[in-house]
Amino acid sequence: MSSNKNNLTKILKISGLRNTPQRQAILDELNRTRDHRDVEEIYFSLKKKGIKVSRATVYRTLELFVNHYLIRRLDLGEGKYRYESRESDHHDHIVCLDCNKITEFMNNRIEELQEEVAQENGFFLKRHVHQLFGHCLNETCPNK
Amino acid sequence: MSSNKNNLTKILKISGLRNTPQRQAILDELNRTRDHRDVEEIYFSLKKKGIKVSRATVYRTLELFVNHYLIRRLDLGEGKYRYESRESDHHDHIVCLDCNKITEFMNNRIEELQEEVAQENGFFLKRHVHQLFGHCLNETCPNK
DNA sequence: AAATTCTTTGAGACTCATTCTCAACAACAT
DNA sequence: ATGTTGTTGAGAATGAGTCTCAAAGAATTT
Repeated sequence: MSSNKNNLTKILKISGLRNTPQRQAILDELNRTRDHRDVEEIYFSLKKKGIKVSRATVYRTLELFVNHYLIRRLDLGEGKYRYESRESDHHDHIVCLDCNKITEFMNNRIEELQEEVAQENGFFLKRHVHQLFGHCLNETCPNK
Repeated sequence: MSSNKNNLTKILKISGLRNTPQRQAILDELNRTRDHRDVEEIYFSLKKKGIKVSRATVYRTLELFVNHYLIRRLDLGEGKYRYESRESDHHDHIVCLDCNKITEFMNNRIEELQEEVAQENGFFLKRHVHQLFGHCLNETCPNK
């Protein structure tokens, strides 16, 4: 935590930026879990903890962190973004159409094929968006 | 054209819906090209052709057609949807980060692996979103 | 520790895509 | 042709995200 704080302060300083309680709290909040959170969830989590922060700051800070590769931004086709910690490795997502459960997956062969496809089409691949949507077989899922 | 009109009329009738000049025009407009168009583009194309239509109708009709598998809806991460004809086969997209050129691709092995991944994770796969983003090697692209 | 500098924040206005409301309109069956 | 009922248009409403600007507060300097 305290080493984390120093970390963030250092990273920001390189770009002439300052660390603040709000920035630290937002990063800690995302790193605390592997969840995929949207802005409202993050905003209210911080509020509940008594941290003084505005929505504008949450939006600005998340964008800042995405640009500095401190967190990842997800677009799961909901009309809004979700954010996740970068403490886990790269992965893509399967989403249940019934209960919205988000499961992470990683397939090396698919990753390789994406590179091949990009090359074949004359592209230098920078990133990808890959989501599977389906029905999960969970007992607790409303479709069962 | 006229067989097309009869077609759409029949399809809609099955669900107790009616064909209208607006609906026919929107479907024709999308089927006319392989392009990936957003609502404003479609709306203004129709306006330019002198077709009386409102944005609300364009939105409603596109959703109706997506639900009836007459067209496909694309989310290329732009904060708005694009729509394309279903006269082409299934494919995914590579988007150039510099010139926004959209290239279609289709890789059978990736499609198979998506099925495997879904199965491994206890999902019955319904659909997927798969986009690659990179830099294209086009002469006309602003990054060259 | 105080002064200085310059970044950051909060509140609310604003934008943009999309959805909703409802009265007027118009397909289609009979 | 007429009636029933689905459809449209105009604009209000919504929701996510961005912008503005004065006040607040990091970090540096004295």
